[in-house]
Amino acid sequence: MSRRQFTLPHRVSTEPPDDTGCTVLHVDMDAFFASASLLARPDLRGTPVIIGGSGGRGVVLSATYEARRFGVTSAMPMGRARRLCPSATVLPPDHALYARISKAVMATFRDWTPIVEPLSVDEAFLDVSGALRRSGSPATIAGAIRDRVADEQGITCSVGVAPTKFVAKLASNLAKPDGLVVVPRDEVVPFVHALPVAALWGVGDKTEEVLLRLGLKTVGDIAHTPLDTLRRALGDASGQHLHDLSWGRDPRTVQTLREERSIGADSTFAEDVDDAVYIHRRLLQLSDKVAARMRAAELMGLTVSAKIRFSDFTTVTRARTLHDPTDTSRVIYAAARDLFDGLGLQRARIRLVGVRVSGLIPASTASVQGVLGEPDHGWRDADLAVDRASRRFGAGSVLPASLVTGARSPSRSQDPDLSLP
DNA sequence: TCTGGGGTCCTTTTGCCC
DNA sequence: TCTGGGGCAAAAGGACCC
Repeated sequence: MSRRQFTLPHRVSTEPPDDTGCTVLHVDMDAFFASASLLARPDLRGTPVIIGGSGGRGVVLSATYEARRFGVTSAMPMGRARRLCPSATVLPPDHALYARISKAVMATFRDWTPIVEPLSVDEAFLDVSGALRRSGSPATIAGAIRDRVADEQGITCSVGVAPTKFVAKLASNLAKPDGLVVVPRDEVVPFVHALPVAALWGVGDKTEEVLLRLGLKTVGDIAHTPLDTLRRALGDASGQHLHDLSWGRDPRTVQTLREERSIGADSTFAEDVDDAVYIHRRLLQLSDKVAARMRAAELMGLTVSAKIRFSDFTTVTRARTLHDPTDTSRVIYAAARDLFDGLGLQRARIRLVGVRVSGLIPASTASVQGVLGEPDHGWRDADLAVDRASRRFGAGSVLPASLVTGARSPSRSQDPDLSLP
């Protein structure tokens, strides 16, 4: 689901490429959400299909290659996508299905190597250096993985094979759709130097603009720019990082364990809102969601942040660090609401609010000490009871009174935006 | 064209202490 | 007492990724 696709001016290889030392594989499912959704709708195969919210403010999550031919890309506003491709069928996303397939695919990868680093639902890095004797060369393994994913899941993937993560990722992008690209060790530098700067991981619209202003169009141009110039233009870390990548240097290894740094949720209103009561209710919903996910992950967190995006898309965040780590809905909500109220907004038009908790630690190591006069335990016990009920009767079966539709503001009870799952 | 929701990481600003 | 500045941590903002 890479956002940007790029192509090389020409491919050099005529012989089968030498994959010696190319032990990093990057596997990327082709148009993953769209391909997965088509498993249930085989009648739509070969036609333009867009996965995205049908509401007024959605964006494209994924699109079949037939739709992409019309110029539809992921993250594009749905309105524009429909205009570009009026014949497309629009399907709502089925995240449960995607998660199931993702889990199965990752399990398949682990049949070849235990060193698998999932990057998202639809892509992963694999280190196959320990699998060579048993399973053959990296390119052979890549081919076998592609065959098995297609056989077992009915969807295709593309694989990049290279000595480093960064080059493997570039290669899988180049392989799309349904392909395999090996970048031999000796070809890494000429390969990256030919790419446009925007192909680099970490170069988005803003950075590309800065680089183009400096007259840097290709990765080769970056490579031949003094490090100091890059650091001044992009900051120390980014400048150094891009310079390293431009020479094919990428010391990052494939990591099987990545600790979560934060858990959050945000939500965009169907229409901009200025009613504080309404916004409080949404903050409560989001706090509930975040807290439930924290408890499911057996994590507690110390810092609560609230995010507010205004109608003009400017965004502010406010954060507060608590005295004790928490995974309690009420505690998170109280902090988020205080942070929001602290902005002192008067009738500002708001399009999105969000709640996030960071400073995560395992719940087992957190010492939950109730503050005098604060019956924190009671709320936590209530949350745990809600979790049990949700597991038995489904999410949303038990709710805070103020979230029961119509309980607080009858005039809004028809608002689909406030109805709960 | 009018921009979702899940995140990570980096830089700058701010506030505090010495 | 006032001021400056170093060092640090937290907060805030923003770019980026899928």
